[in-house]
Amino acid sequence: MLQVSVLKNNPEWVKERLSVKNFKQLDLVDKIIALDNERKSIQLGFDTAQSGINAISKEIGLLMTTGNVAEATEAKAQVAAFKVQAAEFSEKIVAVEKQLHEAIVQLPNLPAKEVPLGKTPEENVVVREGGQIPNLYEKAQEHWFLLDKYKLANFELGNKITGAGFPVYTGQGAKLQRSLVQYFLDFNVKAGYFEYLPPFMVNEQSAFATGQLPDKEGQMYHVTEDKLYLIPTAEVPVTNVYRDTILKEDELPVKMTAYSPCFRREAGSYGKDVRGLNRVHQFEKVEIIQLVHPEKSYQVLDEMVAHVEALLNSLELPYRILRLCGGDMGFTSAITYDFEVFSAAQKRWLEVSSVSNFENYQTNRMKCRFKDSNNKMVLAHSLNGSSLALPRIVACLLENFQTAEGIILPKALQSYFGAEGIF
RNA sequence: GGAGAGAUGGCAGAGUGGUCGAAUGCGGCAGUCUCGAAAACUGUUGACUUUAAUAGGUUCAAGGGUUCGAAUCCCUUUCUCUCCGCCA
Repeated sequence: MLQVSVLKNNPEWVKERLSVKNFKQLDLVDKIIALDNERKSIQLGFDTAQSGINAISKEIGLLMTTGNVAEATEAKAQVAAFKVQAAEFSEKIVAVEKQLHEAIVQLPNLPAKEVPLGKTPEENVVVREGGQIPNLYEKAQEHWFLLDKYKLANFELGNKITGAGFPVYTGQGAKLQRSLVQYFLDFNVKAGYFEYLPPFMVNEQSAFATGQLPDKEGQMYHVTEDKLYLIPTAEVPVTNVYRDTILKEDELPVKMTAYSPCFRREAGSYGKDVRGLNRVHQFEKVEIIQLVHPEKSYQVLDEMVAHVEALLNSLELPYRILRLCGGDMGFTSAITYDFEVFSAAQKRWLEVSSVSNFENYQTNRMKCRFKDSNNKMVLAHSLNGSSLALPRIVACLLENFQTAEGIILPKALQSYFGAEGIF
């Protein structure tokens, strides 16, 4: 959530930034400023009336203790007038604040100055590439054939038990999931991230704090009976660890990591793009999250990008890093880097991680603050990234490392998997 | 699911209708002492909000009510704890 003060200080600049994100309702900015001014003047009226009530009530207290009942009764009459005023004002305040909240929640985060212009994924900018695209042997197959060939996952079974997009991992396929999760978590913990295993459902407040509500309501599974949402990412429960929290400056940065299954409704298309593990409703992911001093968030963003990059390098996968253009970025993000790995049999890039700086957009909703050296309350900055989402990593591992003899896993994974590969 | 108890500042914990934004202790910060630190002593110390400042307003789980006045009385909700039931 943007701060009203930011809009007030420089409305034209805010509008210019919002346009970069391809946001159309620029008149909302002026509407919000007007609503806030209205809110303030009503509040002043209320405060004045309330101040009158308080002052007279205090006098009445004194009169009563000195036994001056006649004057006290007279004073009581004075309060009545103030009370009518105060009630009117407070009714108006509730209405205006509601409007203000509904309006400001519609504004996405402002993109950072480094964010490239553009509206579609084609306009994202490739920042870096790494790794080697392998030359596959002539009988190489797409991963959905390999999953079947080695009995690693069963889509029909998932379809029977639950529905489309809920694969059942089996045998070595299940073990590969487990080894990857373990490997990723160890890698993150070694880099100083503190591990959590969070709840996989969250309440409305948590979903609002990280920005899933009200913007992405339709993308989450909703347990209506208990008003809970299945998490679309561990970002939601783990970032909320620090909701309504006042940190000490020296507690920053807070570095957290968590494994969780992720549930996404993703009203989707059909065909090759979503075949196999390319897009599913439930998948495993390990997430990294940081809460940092505002002055350091961009430095930390680079560190997190480098961290994910190191992880991909250790898996010996070919990858590229994209800086997302304004139109392709998420609602809550100020800048986002996407990581894609090359799926050598499908011959296409698949997104496996997304690393973002949210600046204080989430922390403003969450009220996650710290006291700075001048003893002033300051909103922290929040960042997160996947390290990593499993399905597409699995797809690439299977496709890129396939040989006539079997799938020879990268060295880093072998000890976790307990074998050289899948045969 | 049934019965009972409770929710107060960073923490512990007083406070049952008026000078309570809240005693006291711990913690934090500053000072005295010291080469420095510890101890001791002294002072200071919640959040949100309006204001240039002075000065206001809100906030004792949340929402509503009674009252001139509510942390304190009443109602509703949420959460926590104890006991019973059920259960991996």
